[in-house]
Amino acid sequence: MNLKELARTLGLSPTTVSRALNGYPEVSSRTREKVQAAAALHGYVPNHQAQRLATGQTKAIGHVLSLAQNDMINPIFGDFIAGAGEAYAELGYDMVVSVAREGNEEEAYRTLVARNRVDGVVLHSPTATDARIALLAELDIPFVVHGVAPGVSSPYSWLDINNFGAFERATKLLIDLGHERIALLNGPKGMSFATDRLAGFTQAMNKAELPIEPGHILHASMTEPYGFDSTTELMARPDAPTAFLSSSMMTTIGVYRALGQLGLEIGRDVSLVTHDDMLSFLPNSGDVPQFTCTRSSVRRAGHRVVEMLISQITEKTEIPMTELWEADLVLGRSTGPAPGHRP
Amino acid sequence: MNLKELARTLGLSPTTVSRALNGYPEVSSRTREKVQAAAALHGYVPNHQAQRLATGQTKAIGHVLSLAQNDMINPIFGDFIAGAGEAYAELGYDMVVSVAREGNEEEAYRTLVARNRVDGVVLHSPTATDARIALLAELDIPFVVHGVAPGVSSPYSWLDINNFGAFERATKLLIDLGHERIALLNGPKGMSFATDRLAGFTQAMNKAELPIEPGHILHASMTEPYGFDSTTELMARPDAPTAFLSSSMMTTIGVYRALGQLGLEIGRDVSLVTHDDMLSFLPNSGDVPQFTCTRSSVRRAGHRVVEMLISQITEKTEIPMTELWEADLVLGRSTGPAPGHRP
DNA sequence: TTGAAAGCGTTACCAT
DNA sequence: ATGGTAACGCTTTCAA
Repeated sequence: MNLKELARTLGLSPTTVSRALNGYPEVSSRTREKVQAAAALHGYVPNHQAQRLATGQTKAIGHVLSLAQNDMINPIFGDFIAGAGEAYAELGYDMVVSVAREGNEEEAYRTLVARNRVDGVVLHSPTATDARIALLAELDIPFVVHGVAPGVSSPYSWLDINNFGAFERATKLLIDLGHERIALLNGPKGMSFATDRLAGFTQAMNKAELPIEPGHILHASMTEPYGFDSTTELMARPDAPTAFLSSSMMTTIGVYRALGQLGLEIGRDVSLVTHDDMLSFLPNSGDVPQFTCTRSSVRRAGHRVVEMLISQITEKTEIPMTELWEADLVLGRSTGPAPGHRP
Repeated sequence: MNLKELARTLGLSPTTVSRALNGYPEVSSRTREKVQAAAALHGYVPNHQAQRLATGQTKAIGHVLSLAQNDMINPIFGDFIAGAGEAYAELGYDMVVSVAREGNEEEAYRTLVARNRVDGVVLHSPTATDARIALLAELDIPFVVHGVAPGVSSPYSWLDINNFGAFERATKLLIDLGHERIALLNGPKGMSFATDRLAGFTQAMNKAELPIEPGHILHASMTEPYGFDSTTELMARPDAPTAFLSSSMMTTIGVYRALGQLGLEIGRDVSLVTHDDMLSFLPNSGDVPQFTCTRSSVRRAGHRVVEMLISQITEKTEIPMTELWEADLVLGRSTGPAPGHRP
């Protein structure tokens, strides 16, 4: 059943029926009710393609998943998408996900826009000077970045957590506990969140006038073996750290595994603070979570990023919109005074 | 630039230009070349919405992500989507992801189909008698299930790994090593893959005439704490198992963590076989992987499921299409003879 | 081999 | 408050 048929059934014009269904004010309430009843009765649902063509809006948002760095799928992707998907469902938008191979990315965005496939785009995991931001600005399509690109000077919308502040506070917590040799198992070099976290760490160490051992700062994709291997190596050094900062729960579990293997007790022999994205399959919950952490829900971020983007599209909200979320610093059971330290 | 303008530029009709661009045979090769050159020159890209409306095909496939069981996002989702996305990119399809809250799922599918939003659907994580299969059949839309629903008698297309065979073989491996008390940390009850794995385990135990301790069989969402907590509890029992079968790498890491905490050496004191979906952020690779595993790439499965679905749509391939993949059984460093067992 | 014109199912403008 | 009709940008049938 299409609009014309439904209109004929009702003895009305397609125009009126369309207006009644789309909530236009000029239609009489009696007519509107009749139309709505008939639509429900016949199971009429407007054809999506036709609506899109007629209005010029696609009511769809694009997410480009790039398989750049050694084909790593970011484990946070699923939770971010879940949060975004909730917002899309609430706001009546579709989510179009495309996968681009390295180098193919620019083209993925270009065709998405050229074909008028989406009304906006969400940008994931920016680097400091991410070229995609300039590209999307040039293509003149609304977009919101999940994360921030400090090397980009032109204005753009983003939502990020305060990575600098979170890691500065986490580092200070460890310093206050008497730790002086602290290792940072950071995310991949170039990712802006990793840069910010390193800066926060550095600032706290500098303020406390503690030397930073370059070998204690590592960058890599945040896998479990990364945590395991690097911890094993670091603990074998003569200047082994007494505390670890880890950029993700996944890596943290590797750290935990390595320390366990070495017979060390976490929170006593070695302290550990992790960032916790609150991924559903990696819970670190409870009143006193196992791991002391800086915590912020990536799922909630997904939800909010979509709200921001769609409000830009529909309400012509002033851009740029930016939000910097503080991460909670939650004390768990993985931190304690440095060995030999009297408070 | 749209088709009409491009046609005018060329002094041709829109019809001819359309035919030239879409590879219709009746257009002269000279004309075709001219048209293609002009299209490239002016950066003409056909409008997606208009093409969809005119052809009636959407060139899009839907994935409904249900947030049913305690809002768990399946960690394999990202890798599956990555594999699927590669296939979509190759075949020129879009992937539309919608998130449905529990109970809202049927409606999600119904509107997806009623609005003619997608040409087909991929079904994830079926239960034994999954109602969505009947629904999609009733809606008369092509679909392929990732996994199998043994309780559904009507024919449908699916791709699955041989969960029964994989876990039977894994169990037999442990039995051959002398293990008699084997714990199974299975996935959530009702999921068909979990049912199959339990059946494979049971069969191997029965064949060896070994008793199955009901308390050794657990079902839950496959998180890391699930592995940790259940291992800790199981090892405290008087009839503690000497070997573990784990349904996912995530859970396995929890098992590993618990055993490490108990001071037990894996592969000597306790043996462990896991299923490994080859998730990119949870690698278990190397010539001799850390964990002995049944292994099959969920990313490759995503790729193949999409190929199957699209071949059904475009080539009217005979349905049902079914594929049962054998999982590799890969020996790693987590299995060894049962303590006190002389081969 | 090419073109004119009629769809595809809506929305939106202009009348009434 | 309602209706006629022209878009929207393409594909496809029918003619030439």
